Amino acid sequence: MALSHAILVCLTERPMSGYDLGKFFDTSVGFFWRATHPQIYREMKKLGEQGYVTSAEEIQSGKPNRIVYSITDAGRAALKDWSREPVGPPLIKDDLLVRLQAIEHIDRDALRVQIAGRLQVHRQQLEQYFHIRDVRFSDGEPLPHDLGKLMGLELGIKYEKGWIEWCEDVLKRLG
Amino acid sequence: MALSHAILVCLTERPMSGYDLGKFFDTSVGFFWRATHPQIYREMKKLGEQGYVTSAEEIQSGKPNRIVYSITDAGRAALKDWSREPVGPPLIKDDLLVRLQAIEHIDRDALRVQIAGRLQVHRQQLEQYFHIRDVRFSDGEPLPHDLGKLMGLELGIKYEKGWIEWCEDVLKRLG
DNA sequence: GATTTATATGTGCATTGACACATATATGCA
DNA sequence: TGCATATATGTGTCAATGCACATATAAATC
Repeated sequence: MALSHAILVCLTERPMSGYDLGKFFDTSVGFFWRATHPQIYREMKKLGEQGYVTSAEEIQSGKPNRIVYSITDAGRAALKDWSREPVGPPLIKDDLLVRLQAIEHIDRDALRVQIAGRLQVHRQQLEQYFHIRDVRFSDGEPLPHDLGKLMGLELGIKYEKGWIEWCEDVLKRLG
Repeated sequence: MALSHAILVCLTERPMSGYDLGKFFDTSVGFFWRATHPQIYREMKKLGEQGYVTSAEEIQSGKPNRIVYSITDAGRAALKDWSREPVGPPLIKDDLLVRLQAIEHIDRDALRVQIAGRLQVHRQQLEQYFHIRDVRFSDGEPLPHDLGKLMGLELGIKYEKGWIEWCEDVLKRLG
């Protein structure tokens, strides 16, 4: 029940095709929710059947036609209803931390490599967040409709910084 | 492919029944991976068929018999193999942050309530981590086989602290 | 005496998610 | 010339996950 809402959230920004959404997911809502393109296409079809989005085909030559979806009033109402439902606790779900629990039974060298890899991933992600912050939110107070995005970004930054510190510390301790 | 490994990780600690595992998940590996009891029972059956665990039935009167599983050498080997596989990047998957992206379209009061609720959850989780740290790791250097657990705990603590700070800040800004 | 909680293991079903495959063309790069 | 990448939409299938239901008893609480 959540991918559909993540898609509706994206469509509040602007009308988008499935392809657009797939890419939008990489740089925005996708930081906090993920989906593959078949999932997205199927979900949008459902949303259309439910009347939460309308679709319009854009004729193109060469490439397949774009099917651009727009959120409807019913869709906006569904979003609002959803926003009143309680949220679950956030779940850490992480292979690496599970492996750590059995540290005496796993490959120590592989672990070091994996943590070093993670460190890089988190540094890159932090860079990306900083970049977005600088280009979108550099000029003083954010607009009201951007406030949530800024706060999400700040959480992301805090999160990545935490991981980076942790990885660096753990690598030292693992020698 | 990961629940099976999380279970094997638990069984490196000591032999356990499905019921034990369900509870163990609540206070250890479960911080980083979650499973419901039907999932656990099904997975353990599979692990038995694959030869990664052996089972022994403990006769009980009144209650159903306990089926206690122990990890085998093949299971330990499977764990080691798994530990050499690359780990994926950790994914934040969080309703609340998705909702924030459409802050102008969601119920503001509900959001405040939800964030306040989250704040409580994170404070409680932090308390639990502190408690575990104090009772298990208060006396100086941890034993080698506990090092991974301590590091996992430290990540958890960092993570919860980050969320707590963020929730407090956001609540202020939402007024 | 009645209800809840704990012990203990499962089945059945629906949803979600992941991944490979399928199609069609334009553009940039080696 | 060939190959990868970007554009654009899908199907088919399987694994993973989650939730409701099902059963059985003892102990503790109200």
